[in-house]
Amino acid sequence: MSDSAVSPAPVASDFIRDLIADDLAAGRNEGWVITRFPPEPNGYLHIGHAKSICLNFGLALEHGPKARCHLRFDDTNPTKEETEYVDSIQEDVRWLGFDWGDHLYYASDYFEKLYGFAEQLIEKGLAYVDEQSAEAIRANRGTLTTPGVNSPFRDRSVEESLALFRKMRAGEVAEGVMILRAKIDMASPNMNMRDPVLYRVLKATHHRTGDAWCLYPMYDYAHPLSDALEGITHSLCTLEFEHHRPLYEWLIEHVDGLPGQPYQREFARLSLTYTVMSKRKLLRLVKEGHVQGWDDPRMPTISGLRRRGYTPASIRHFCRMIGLTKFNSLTDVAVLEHAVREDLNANALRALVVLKPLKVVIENYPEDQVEFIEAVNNPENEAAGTRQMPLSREIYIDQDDFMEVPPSGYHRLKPGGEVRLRYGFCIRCQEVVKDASGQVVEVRCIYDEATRHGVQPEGRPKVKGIIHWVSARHAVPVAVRLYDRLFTEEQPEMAAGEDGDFVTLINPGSLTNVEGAMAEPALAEAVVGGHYQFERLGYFYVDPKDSHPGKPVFNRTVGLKDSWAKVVAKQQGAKG
RNA sequence: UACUCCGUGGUGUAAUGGUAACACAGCUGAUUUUGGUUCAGCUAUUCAAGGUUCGAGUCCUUGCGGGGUAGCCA
Repeated sequence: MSDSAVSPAPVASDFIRDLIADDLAAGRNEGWVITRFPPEPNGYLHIGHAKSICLNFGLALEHGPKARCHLRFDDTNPTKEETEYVDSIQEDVRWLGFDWGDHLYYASDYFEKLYGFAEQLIEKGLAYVDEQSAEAIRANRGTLTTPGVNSPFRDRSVEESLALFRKMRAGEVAEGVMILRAKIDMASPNMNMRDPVLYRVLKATHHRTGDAWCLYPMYDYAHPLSDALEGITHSLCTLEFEHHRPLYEWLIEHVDGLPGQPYQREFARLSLTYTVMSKRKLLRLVKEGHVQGWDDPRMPTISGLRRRGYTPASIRHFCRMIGLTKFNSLTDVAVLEHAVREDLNANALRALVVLKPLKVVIENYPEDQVEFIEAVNNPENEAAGTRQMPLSREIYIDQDDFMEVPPSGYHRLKPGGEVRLRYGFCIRCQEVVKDASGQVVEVRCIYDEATRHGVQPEGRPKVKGIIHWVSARHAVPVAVRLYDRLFTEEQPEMAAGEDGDFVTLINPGSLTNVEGAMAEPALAEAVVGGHYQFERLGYFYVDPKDSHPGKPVFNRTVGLKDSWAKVVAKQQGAKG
C-alpha cells in the first residue's frame, strides 16, 4: 500500500535547509551533504525520533548523489545500552522507508581512535586527569551564577596525566577515582566549558566491545569526533544540546588529524498533545504495566504507531507538515491523525463490520433467500473494484444505529422510521422487541422492493440515514480493539505538576476490547498487516501479534471524522 | 536573580526589508447510498515600547514572556 520507499517529494525550506543551501553555494565540503541519525540504543524510537530521521535521511535524499545519511549508534555508556534496542532501531528506521546503505556505524568502533585523540589532548596540555571525588567536582564546578574553582590536579604535568590515563585504560583504576577532563575555563558562563569530563572509568560489559574497555568516552567528547571521523558535514540535533556547541567546536578545533570539519545546529524536538515522549517516561509506562509493551498501539513509539495501523507514508507526511524551527512547540495530535486518515482514505479497502450487534428481522424478506449485493471496495480508487456481500432475512446492525427515543436530527433507525442499508434497500422499523429488563433485543422491519440496489424511486422522500449491516447467517465474529488517547490531559507532565504523577492522568478508556463484533464474511480472510476502513467507524489494522489465520484481531488506527458525534456532544453540553 | 535560545490566528508553520500565506482544528453552506470524502466560505494590524528606513513580522535597543543549562547520562 503506502509502505513504499520515500518519494523525493519537494520539501518546504526551513532554517537548516537554508543553511545547507548557503554552504553549497559557498562551495563548502566540495558540495557534499553528509548527515547522521545518532540514537543511543537504550530504548525504542518514538515519533519524535521520526522527525529527526525524516530530517537527516530526507536531506540526504534531497541532495543526492553527493549526499548520504549515516546510522550511528551512540553507544558510549555500556550500563544503559542493549542489543535489543540496536535491532529495533534498525527495524524502525527501515520501516519508515529509509536506507543507510553501507553506512552503519557505532561510536564504539572509534574507541581506539578516540583514545588516541585523548592522549593527544593531554600532550598538548589541553586535558588532565582529575582525582577529585565526584562530590568535589560538583562543588567546584560552581553554579549558574558563580564561577567554578580550578581543580588542584589541573596543573599536574603532562607526563603524570598521561601515565594516569594509561592506568585508567589498563583497568588499574577503580570507578569514580579518576576522570579525564578538558582544560578549558572554570569561570565560563557556559557550564559545559568548565573543564568538562571527557572520559570516565566504567567496569561494565559493553553490548559490543564486551570487556575490552573499562574506560569510556563521554557523549560530549565522542560525538563531535565521531562526526568528524565519518566526514559528517552537518550534525543536527535537538535544542537541549545548544550549550554543548562551543565544546563541540572546541574539540573539532583542538584535535589534530580529523578528516572532516562538521558543524552542529539545533532544532526543536517534537511535542505532541495527549502523550509523553521522554524515554524515561515511556519506559515507566512499560515497566509498570500501564501499557502492554513498547509496541502497545497507544504508545507514541514507532513500533506502537506501526501496530496501531499508522503507515510510514503518513508519518513522513506528518513530519513534513510540522515544519522545523527552534521554537518549543506543542503539536496537536489531530495533525498526526489527519495525516493517517488522508493516506488510509485513499488506500484502505472498505468493509462492513458491526461492533455491537442488534438483530434486525426483515419480515417481508423470504426465509431461505440469500442474495448478493455489490459493494465498492474503495470509492477513492476505482481500480480497487467491488465485492459481493450476502444479504438475508436476519441481519445485524450496530446498537448505536437504533434509538427508541432519538434526539432531534437523528438520521438512523427509530420506531416507524426508515433507513437505507448501505449498498442495499431501505427498511422501515415496524416493531421493537424487548427482554424482561426492557432492553431492546430485536427490531422488526419491512423492506421496500422499489429501493433495491440503491434505486431512488421518483417522488419518494429521500432517506437520510444509511447504516452498515451484516447478514446474521453469514457474518463472522472478529476481535476488535478501540483505542483512545493515552492521557486525559493535553500536556500530562505539565498537568500533573511538580509533585504530581503523570501516570495518574492515564485515560481509563484508552483501550476498549470489543466483544462480539460481527464482520462481513470476506474479513475472515483479512491478512496480517492489512488496513481497512470499517465504513462509518474508522480505520482498522490487522494486529500482527494477536491475529491468527481465519481469526483476525483488528486495532482501530483512528476513527472517522464524526460530525454527528459533535452535535450530540453539544446537545448534551447544553443540557448540562 | 548568570549565560543562552525562542516569541506570527486556537495549534503548527510560511513570508529571506516591499500587499501577512499555507496546513490542522473550529464554525457555516453545497455535494454525497459512509453524519466519511470532496468543494465553497468565515475567524490575525506578527509579545510590548522606542529606534533605523520611503517602507519593519523581518534590522537595532530596552522591556516582558517562555524554554534550556550546575551527570563521572545521551
